[in-house]
Amino acid sequence: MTAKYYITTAIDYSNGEPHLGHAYEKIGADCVARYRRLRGDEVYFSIGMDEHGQKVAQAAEAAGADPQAWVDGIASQFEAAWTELAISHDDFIRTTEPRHERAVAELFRRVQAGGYISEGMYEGYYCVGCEAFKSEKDLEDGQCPLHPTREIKWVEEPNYFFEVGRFRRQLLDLYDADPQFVQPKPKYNEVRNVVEGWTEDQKLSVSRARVPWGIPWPDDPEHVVYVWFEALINYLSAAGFPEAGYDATWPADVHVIGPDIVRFHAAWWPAMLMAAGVEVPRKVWCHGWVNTGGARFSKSAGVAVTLRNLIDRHGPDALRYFVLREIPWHADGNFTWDRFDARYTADLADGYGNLVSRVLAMIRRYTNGVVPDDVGPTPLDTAGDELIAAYREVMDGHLLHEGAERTWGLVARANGFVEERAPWSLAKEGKAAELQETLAALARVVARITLMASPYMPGKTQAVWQAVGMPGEVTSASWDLLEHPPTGGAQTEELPPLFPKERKEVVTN
RNA sequence: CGCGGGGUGGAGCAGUCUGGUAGCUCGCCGGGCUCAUAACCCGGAGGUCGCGGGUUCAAAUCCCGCCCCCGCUACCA
Repeated sequence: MTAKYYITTAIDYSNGEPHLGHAYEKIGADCVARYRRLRGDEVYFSIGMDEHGQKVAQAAEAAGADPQAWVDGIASQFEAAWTELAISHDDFIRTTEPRHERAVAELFRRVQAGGYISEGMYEGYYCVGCEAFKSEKDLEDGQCPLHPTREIKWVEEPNYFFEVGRFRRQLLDLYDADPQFVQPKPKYNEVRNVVEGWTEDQKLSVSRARVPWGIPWPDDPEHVVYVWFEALINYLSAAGFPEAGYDATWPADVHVIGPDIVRFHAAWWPAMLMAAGVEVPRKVWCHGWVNTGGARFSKSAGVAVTLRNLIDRHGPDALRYFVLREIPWHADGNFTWDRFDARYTADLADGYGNLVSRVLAMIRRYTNGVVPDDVGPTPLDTAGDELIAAYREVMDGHLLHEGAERTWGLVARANGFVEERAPWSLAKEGKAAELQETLAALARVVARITLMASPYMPGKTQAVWQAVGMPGEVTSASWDLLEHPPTGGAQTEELPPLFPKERKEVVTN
């Protein structure tokens, strides 16, 4: 019996190019998705683009492009980046697609039928230069910072409202019933406090009259659906809503998002679904921010922190590994080129890469490249069992950095085992049985580490998987193979250094 | 001003809830090994745990006060 697992990331706003922040969220979610597949779940992984709204229209105009042409271009840039980073999404939903507009229309019909939409007046400061409403916070000395010479007007416009406050009680019940509904804990507290502070007649403005680039309001062509209200529905669109059978995928098991949009996902969104009589998602996970430290850090190596430079530095797998290992998935972390290089050298080249290299070399030298039949278990297998159990526990809790820590703990244990057994001495002394036991155990541990690392580095681990003579794709391997790697009798292959290190400057002239 | 996070050997962090020899990774120093990508293994040096009080037999850990840094305020995910 396989369990389904529907995981989403926030859809990215189409007003600029993909950068490290976008990539971090995809890489983390991808690691979770790949781990769930390893556990045997039927995973559905959805990402996409948020393509409507005023800022997109403005970005398109500034580029002299038609909005649709503009978002098409941005979407292909993002897709290219995700392909390069080996993001294993099943769906790439765009809010300009007809299937999304259908889902929005239907969800709306249901919310409206429930009597949760009302008309009212929206009022606020309006900057003629930006053609947008501004909150008091946005203004400096009563002026728009972007258009200090333009007029700020107090504008009232008729809008449609969603009566979100009517779900206050239900939302609080949801939070109380599952304290893990929002993770990590500080974000749960934040959301709960916000909703606690609502009144029963709390309303959200969910239409806009001045924005041309959006989904038309069903009964009122003068309005478009407010971009936030519409964008959230992408998770349902990607699941096939409202077509029959969408509930084979829905509800989402986890929405992966940034901390800035937690209240949209953990308060508005469940309320919208409650209003429409659709099941709410099971969990909202907030990752932290990758702090690049602005100019201070980015200049340290004289290289700008762009996605292009990050990938080119050591390859896509190394970038994935770095952010997953170095930046806790539930808290903020720092990126610096120095740390990136240090991790690459220590963990990847000298750690995993070197271990694979020495194990393959010994099997090649002492047993003609064939892994001896299984004997054992050795203490290394026992250590592996323990670390795998620990790995599973932290990975089930989405602590990806700790999963990497456990995996590399096994790398260290394997290196220690090599020293203890000293296969080169066993070979010299003609202790064939002990040598075979040792090499068999080392082949097993390499296979295990490779499986554990596969959610982090799908590309490099595939190369190792093949080199140790395992059939098929590492990414479709089952959990059972991790517990009992069938390496006995496998024919290994030579493998060039997985993570080459640049030579120190050779002395010239 | 306010809210939130944080100040632990050179760097990055864990430990603080459930007081009791201060731990990990990197770097540094010394030794070992030769299967391996000048990699690997072992040992060592290095910290008055931001400051000042208090509670306690005992505090990085609990209480009070203070100082400093970061985010909320920049295309920010």
